Amino acid sequence: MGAGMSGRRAFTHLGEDARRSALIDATLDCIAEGGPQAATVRAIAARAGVTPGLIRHYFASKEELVAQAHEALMTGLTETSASALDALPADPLARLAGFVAKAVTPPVADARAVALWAASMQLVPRDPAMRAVHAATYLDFRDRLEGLIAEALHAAGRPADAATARRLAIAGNALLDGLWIEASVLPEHVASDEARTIAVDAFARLLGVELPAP
Amino acid sequence: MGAGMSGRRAFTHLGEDARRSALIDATLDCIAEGGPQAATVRAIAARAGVTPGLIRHYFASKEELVAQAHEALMTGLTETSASALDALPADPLARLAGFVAKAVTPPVADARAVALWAASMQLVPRDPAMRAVHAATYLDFRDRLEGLIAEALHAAGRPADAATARRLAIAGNALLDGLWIEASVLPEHVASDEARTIAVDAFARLLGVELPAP
DNA sequence: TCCGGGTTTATACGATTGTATAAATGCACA
DNA sequence: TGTGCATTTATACAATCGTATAAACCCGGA
Repeated sequence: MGAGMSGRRAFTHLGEDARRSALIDATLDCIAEGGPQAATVRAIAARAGVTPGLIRHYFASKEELVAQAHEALMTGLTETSASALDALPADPLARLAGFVAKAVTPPVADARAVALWAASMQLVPRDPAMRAVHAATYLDFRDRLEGLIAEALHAAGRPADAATARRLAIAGNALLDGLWIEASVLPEHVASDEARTIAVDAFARLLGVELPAP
Repeated sequence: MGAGMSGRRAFTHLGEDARRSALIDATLDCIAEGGPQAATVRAIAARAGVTPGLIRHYFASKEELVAQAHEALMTGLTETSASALDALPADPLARLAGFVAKAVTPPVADARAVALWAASMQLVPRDPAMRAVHAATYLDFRDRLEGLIAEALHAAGRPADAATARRLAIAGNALLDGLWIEASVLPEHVASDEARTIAVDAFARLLGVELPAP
């Protein structure tokens, strides 16, 4: 592309942190697009706009890069979900409805996120570190949902004991997970607005309360 | 191991169909154990007890072998679920409860199955054939669940219209999927009997009926 | 018993992978 | 404006990947 007759390609220093996260982002992009086997050292470097050798300068091995990429993905997902809480209404019932609706509609529900999640799911049974991250993020989300459920039940005048709230949170979490997956993977069979309606309606039935349409 | 001083290793003819399915089983074992990247031609052949070249005699390429392995996995799962219906009681309420309980407890819920499912999930967005198989099995299971739900509601004296039954089936399917995943991946956080209790209780709340403990 | 044909093994090849090492470069600081 | 040093590139290497091809083998039918 008219890069001149020869010579070494130009480059700019970017700083350790920025370069690290750029490489991590490139790794996630590669995995999302073509699965783990597509995330080769050369493909990652090409997408990050650097040469392959640089990866080994910031990560002891490709395995370490992939592990850190998955950790960044997980923490990013939980942070997104946590910050979404701030934008929700204060009324406990509307709050729960809004939380549930957001969890199964775009941009939370999208094919890339599910592809990455499935990729990490494959590592969880084998890699203890991945397993720990998965358990932590799972329990974090579940606890947050349990809090919303408890407050909603209290506001509706039928508070539940701790054991019931916990069981409802487990069931609700599973419901959101499954709906999130199908709405992302098969959007033509589970449309976006339909997923929202179904999720809110199911939660209303689970808790035995009326939930406002978000 | 005392195989003699040299010579070609002994082997036996197995027949086309048997060898094909043996290679497919070996492929699934490899994927379940170490993910797709562990399912190399040599690893598959070693697990099947043959030499690598034989794979290319039965499959035009490794890609074709993997595709057929995933198809076999999917159809196997649906057949298992379908045949499980025969062993369930005739009473619609007990039948639904039993179906739900079986879906989230071993042997349906196990780490190997989830690992394979996650692996196939990664191919679904990219591979049209995998996408078609996934959609078919998903809709198949969902339709079966919708039938059970409709019959249970009818037996309980509060029949639902078609749209409601469909929405309940989608929600119930998502609930079973999510619980199946977590019970398989994190059995220490969602114990087996707890998953059964939660699932049946959640379905009772969803449908607004009393379900017998299976 | 032997022989034909499909099954299986053995070996090799090019491409791609992760990794290692040295040289060149851009940038902060004097 | 030069200079030190971390950053980045370039190149090379061994291992492993999927694939190709020819030879050896097992087994059923004559």
